Amino acid sequence: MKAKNANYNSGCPIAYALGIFGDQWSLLIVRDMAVKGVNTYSELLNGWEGISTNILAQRLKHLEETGIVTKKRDPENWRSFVYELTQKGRDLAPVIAEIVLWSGKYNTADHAMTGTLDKVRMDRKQFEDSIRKGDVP
Amino acid sequence: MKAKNANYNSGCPIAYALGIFGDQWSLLIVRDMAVKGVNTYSELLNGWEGISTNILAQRLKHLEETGIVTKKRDPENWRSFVYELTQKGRDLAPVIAEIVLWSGKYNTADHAMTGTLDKVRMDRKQFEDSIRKGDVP
DNA sequence: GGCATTAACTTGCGTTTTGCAAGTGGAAAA
DNA sequence: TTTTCCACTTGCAAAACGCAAGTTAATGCC
Repeated sequence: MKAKNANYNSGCPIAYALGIFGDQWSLLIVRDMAVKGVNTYSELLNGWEGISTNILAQRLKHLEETGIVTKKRDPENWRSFVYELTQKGRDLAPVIAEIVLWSGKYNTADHAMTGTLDKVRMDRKQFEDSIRKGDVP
Repeated sequence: MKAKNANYNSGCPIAYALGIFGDQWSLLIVRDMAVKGVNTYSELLNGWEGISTNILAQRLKHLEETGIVTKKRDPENWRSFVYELTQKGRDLAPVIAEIVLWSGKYNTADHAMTGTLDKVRMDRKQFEDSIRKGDVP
């Protein structure tokens, strides 16, 4: 992982992006933050079933290093940290929207998260703009 | 890897997509096919420096199994195979376009492939449509 | 026909990354 | 003061990756 991807700085835009979120989890983390407004380690860990704690820690660190998220102490709960998407991270909204539309078209076994799909289909600009501005619950 | 991703069939559209191309190479393969019109194993292997032969074989197989590419014998050269994007694969064009735009905005160390970036910026619809129709050199 | 070549992989094997479980450290609630 | 909570680490086995070398089958050339 990290910038060790041979193509990370090959100048190819796709390779650059993959060096940042080209793995199984990073985009899911971004999705949870952007769409669901999740912003602490434990919420991310328990939010969906699957990711293991060491991998989450590793990914968050990488996302922080590559400028997708920031990490600060929660001013209202000094033992907790708050993760937030940067502008760079929120600007992934259109990428996420296109992926959602593509999956909506081809994943016939779709049963959950149709809410998000419908939202994107209905008013994609509003979906993207709300994430871009950080208007999450 | 394959559909063993815990979230592949969780119903989340992002997870579905990541189960198909959520790795370091798959989207680069799609890019080479969609943008550059590359369609044989050896071209893919030598096209950019980096991917190793076993990984390429594995990825192509997975992309075939998940309906992104097809594999047929080249009718004009029977020892060669031709890989082609399916409609499902070509429909990744908007995803690729958004990734290119995002990287174009944030990868300051960009030096190569600006041609593709410019093309997408200039006339994105045309970029997407030409891929969707399979109009590649 | 025989031999070198090309295309597309496969196999071995050492390194790296992942996944699961258990443990750590510090703040704070009881 | 003991327990709980939060955010991680650490250890270790299993899976995936990356490199190099080998395999198979179809040409190409003589």
